[in-house]
Amino acid sequence: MIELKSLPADCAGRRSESACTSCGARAFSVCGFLGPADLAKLDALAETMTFAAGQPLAHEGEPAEFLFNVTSGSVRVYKLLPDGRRQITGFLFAGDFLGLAGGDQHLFTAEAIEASTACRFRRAEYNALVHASPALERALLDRARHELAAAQSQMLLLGRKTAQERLASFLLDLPSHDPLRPTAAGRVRLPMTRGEIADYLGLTIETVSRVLTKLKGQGVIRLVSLNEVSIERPGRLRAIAEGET
Amino acid sequence: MIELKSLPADCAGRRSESACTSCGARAFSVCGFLGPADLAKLDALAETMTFAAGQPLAHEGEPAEFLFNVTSGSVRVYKLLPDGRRQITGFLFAGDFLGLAGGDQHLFTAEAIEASTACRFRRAEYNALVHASPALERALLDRARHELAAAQSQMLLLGRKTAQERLASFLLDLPSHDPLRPTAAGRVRLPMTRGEIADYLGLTIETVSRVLTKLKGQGVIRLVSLNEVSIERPGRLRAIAEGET
DNA sequence: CGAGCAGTTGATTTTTATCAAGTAGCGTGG
DNA sequence: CCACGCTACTTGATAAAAATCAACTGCTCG
Repeated sequence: MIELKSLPADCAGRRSESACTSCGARAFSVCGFLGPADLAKLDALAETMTFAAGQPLAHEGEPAEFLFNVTSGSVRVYKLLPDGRRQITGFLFAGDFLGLAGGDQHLFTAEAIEASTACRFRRAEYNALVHASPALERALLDRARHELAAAQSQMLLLGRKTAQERLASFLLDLPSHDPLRPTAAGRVRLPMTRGEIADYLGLTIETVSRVLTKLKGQGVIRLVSLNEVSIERPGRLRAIAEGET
Repeated sequence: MIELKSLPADCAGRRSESACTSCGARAFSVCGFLGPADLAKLDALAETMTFAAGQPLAHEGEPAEFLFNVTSGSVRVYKLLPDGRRQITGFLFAGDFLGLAGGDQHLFTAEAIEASTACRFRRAEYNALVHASPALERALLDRARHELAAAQSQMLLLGRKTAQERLASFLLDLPSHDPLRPTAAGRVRLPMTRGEIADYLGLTIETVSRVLTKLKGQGVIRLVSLNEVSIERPGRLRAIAEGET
């Protein structure tokens, strides 16, 4: 079996998206359908890096010299307004790719939330390989499609959902993005702070806190710890997320 | 010169993005760098269609049998919540492609805003051609990147900008998407209603109307007609859009 | 043990939504 | 050609949601 530093260890060599339950589907939307030759070439370009909490992977406005494939931990991706208002456009976890949206310059800042590892590629080299490999190009396009669909759902959330609906949607969506750390069923790990959740959902820290308290009061969720939520009534939470309240 | 029904008439056969000032750049992010053979194959699959105002091109949840390339007019793309709240995720104009984000099912509804024409492809056929043509696949990926970047900017708008900042951003961005109808410099055509602008910016009709009135009162814009705005102080409008107020 | 930070909770303000009442533009039909 | 009625838009008054300001709690780490 090929040992690939560009993928989480226990994913290397696997081919089928559905076969990989331990490391999440999204690594495979890039790499899952590639032959060994492509995988090896991709891996030859890869450089494993570790990031401490808070360390930047990319900075908005800087030339996009590198692209990354996150292999463990979590990353926040955000844009800023001149006065400091921040919108987090996404959280990245193991298997997620950083840099799809950009051209020559990064259009966002990306920083590790916790201790994380990522696989770094020189953009020029990576693009050259991608353009030489139809399978890889196709895989990237699939990933881009998926991110675009997610972005559109997030627009619906930001433009039209109430604070409570936003939190419910967030708690339901998050597990599907954080595949390498399976918690017990119905448990959601929150590696990010309340402030980061707020900046992702277009709310304030206080509103996030209040809504979580309210959902707890309704018995819909339980706060196992500051950074872990248990979903007690999934059906109810789904109903709330879709505005059926 | 090849006559292509999949592109606005006066674009057919042109190759360089920068060379096409009359029909807009985005048609070329799909077709601009293809050779005549690819263009001809693409066109062989294309079927020109006309849509009256309000007619649907795609419906959320339905199987995605067709993809479209808009060749004239304008189209609204939106998602709904069960109670009817609507978020317009984008407006499409000549040259824009519809269906990038979807998989087997459409994840949005798309309807003509005004009398429009579009070029229809069977998704299966289109995908087969795309996968057989690296140049086309690459072009689609570039387009997807671009849309993803736009989506992230829209998230910043929806999550963190005030009503006034949203309108300013909207008025500044719109012209770059509506290429086939160049109005005089500093003029912005608004083919959509106030309600559609509101649903795109995450506001209400009344707020859109009030903010436009306020910007008019400050001498930043002038309402040439209900559906056309003149930007009187572009620098000021840009400052407002970025929150420097 | 204490300082600092993240989070919670409460009081108040602000922004925008909602409700309500006009007004203007436009197409239709007399 | 004008009157009518429809629809889109504007404007005003009020209400609601979330932001802001402020105080306090509790955990973590020197």
